[in-house]
Amino acid sequence: MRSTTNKDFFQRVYNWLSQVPAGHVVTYGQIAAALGHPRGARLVGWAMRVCPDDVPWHRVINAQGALSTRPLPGGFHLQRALLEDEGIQFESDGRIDLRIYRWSER
DNA sequence: CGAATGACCAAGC
DNA sequence: GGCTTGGCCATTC
Repeated sequence: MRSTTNKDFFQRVYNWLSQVPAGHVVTYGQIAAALGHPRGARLVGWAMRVCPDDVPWHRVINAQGALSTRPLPGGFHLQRALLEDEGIQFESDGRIDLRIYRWSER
């Protein structure tokens, strides 16, 4: 437990993310703010980078309603396929309508 | 411990 | 409307 770092934040991100139902998406800032880190959007990015298999990372997008999966080869196409499979529709620009799919924290 | 990095965000031009 | 800069906070070297 927190030998040298408190990964508790990461666990909290995964836990909060697991509450997001399919067909909905959340932004990094949304998660960070919900966990008490209104300016820790980047930290959420770290949490996704370590993304365990138990985490629906494909439901996490940026505030622009677009996907961000850069480090993953072809991850962009993968995430889009997963989201479409959940019933999410993409705009012509390849972005998602946050007005509709953005999940409200609790 | 200091510096660099990072799946970001908001503001400025 | 799109590109650039600064800031935030934790992790890693």
